[in-house]
Amino acid sequence: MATTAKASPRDRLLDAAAQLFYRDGVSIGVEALCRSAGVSKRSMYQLFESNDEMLAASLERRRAWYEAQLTPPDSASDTPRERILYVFRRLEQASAAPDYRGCPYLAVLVELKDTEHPASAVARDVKDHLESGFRTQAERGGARDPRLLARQLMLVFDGAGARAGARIETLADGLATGTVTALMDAAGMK
Amino acid sequence: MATTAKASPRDRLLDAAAQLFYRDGVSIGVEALCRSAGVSKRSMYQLFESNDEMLAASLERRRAWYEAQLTPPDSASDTPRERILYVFRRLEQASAAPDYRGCPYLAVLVELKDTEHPASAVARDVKDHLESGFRTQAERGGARDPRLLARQLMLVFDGAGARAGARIETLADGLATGTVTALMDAAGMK
DNA sequence: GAGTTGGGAAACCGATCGGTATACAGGGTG
DNA sequence: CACCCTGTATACCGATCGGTTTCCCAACTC
Repeated sequence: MATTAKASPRDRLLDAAAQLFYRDGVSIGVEALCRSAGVSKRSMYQLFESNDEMLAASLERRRAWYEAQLTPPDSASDTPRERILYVFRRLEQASAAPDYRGCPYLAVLVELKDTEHPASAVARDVKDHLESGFRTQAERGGARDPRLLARQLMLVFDGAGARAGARIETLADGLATGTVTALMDAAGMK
Repeated sequence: MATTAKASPRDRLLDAAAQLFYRDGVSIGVEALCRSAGVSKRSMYQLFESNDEMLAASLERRRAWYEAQLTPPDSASDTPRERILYVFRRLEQASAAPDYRGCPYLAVLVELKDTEHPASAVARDVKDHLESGFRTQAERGGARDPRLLARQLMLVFDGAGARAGARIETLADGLATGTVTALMDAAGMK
């Protein structure tokens, strides 16, 4: 009946990986990972080339979900400004969860200081995609310099995520949305 | 003659720690650390209680230098706005160095996801101190909500540092200073 | 010269790292 | 039935982890 018990080893591995890497960092270890996923190391090493590739795959797998999380359900009615604010409202909501640890993609980039790591490439991709989404809305909204505004929004997004994740800031009072509102105003966005 | 060869084991250890933790992350290991410092593990463990305390001590040691780095040489002439911009100009300059890896204190908070870790407390302290410096200047500059502006500046500071350190952003064109200028303007700061 | 001390070299502890190899149990297909 | 294919369990590899301990030498004090 329930499909829950029938997840493939691959899926169980990727799900456990995403969870453990996020909660405990990238240095979790193959041993703990496989134990948590209920998969033997042998199976893992014939599904993935290495631990590094596993990490990259688990990030890639979460990507669609992560981006959907930040994308407003498209009602043609909402303005570019609204669509941008939606992203930051979601960030503020997510950061309220007790197990929030910041953006997993930024965290991976910080922890793996190696820019050549396969997982770093995935993380950069996700970041670039978000930024280009901001730029698109900035253009639609008539910002004076859409690319500049998009980069500013990314500073706020990553700064807010990191600080909330590290528990040195709380976004509960609308700090992020307030800040980006000021920046969009300053950029002449309607 | 040269005092360079006479650094105490403690100092050699702390300096090597600061360097290696910054370059390679907090998972460096006691072995590599002592080798790099030219100090035996025995000496290290009678100077510090544990590896964790060592990390905290090395962060604490760098603290004065780090904060001085961001503090303008006080000429009574410069405005609060100038003093804030000075911080972000220094950030932009520092981020241009090829071995720049972002703010070491934020990195530690991200890597050690444990908020109870002794090093996390040091890092939080440094961040709080910077924020309160911003607030002081915001008050002096007549910002409508000094505390809010200070928090916004911290978002930009940490976002810019993290993104530049991860090599997904370049601050060379004045992105950070431009952004905080817009925020200070919006806050009604003179 | 005798005694004390600081600190480096290195062995050692059990645990874990990433990764490999061997052995075996279950399910389909002939 | 035999056959193969997945996947688990497990032992194993050399290396490293944080941390402790032993040994010994060089510099200092008396």
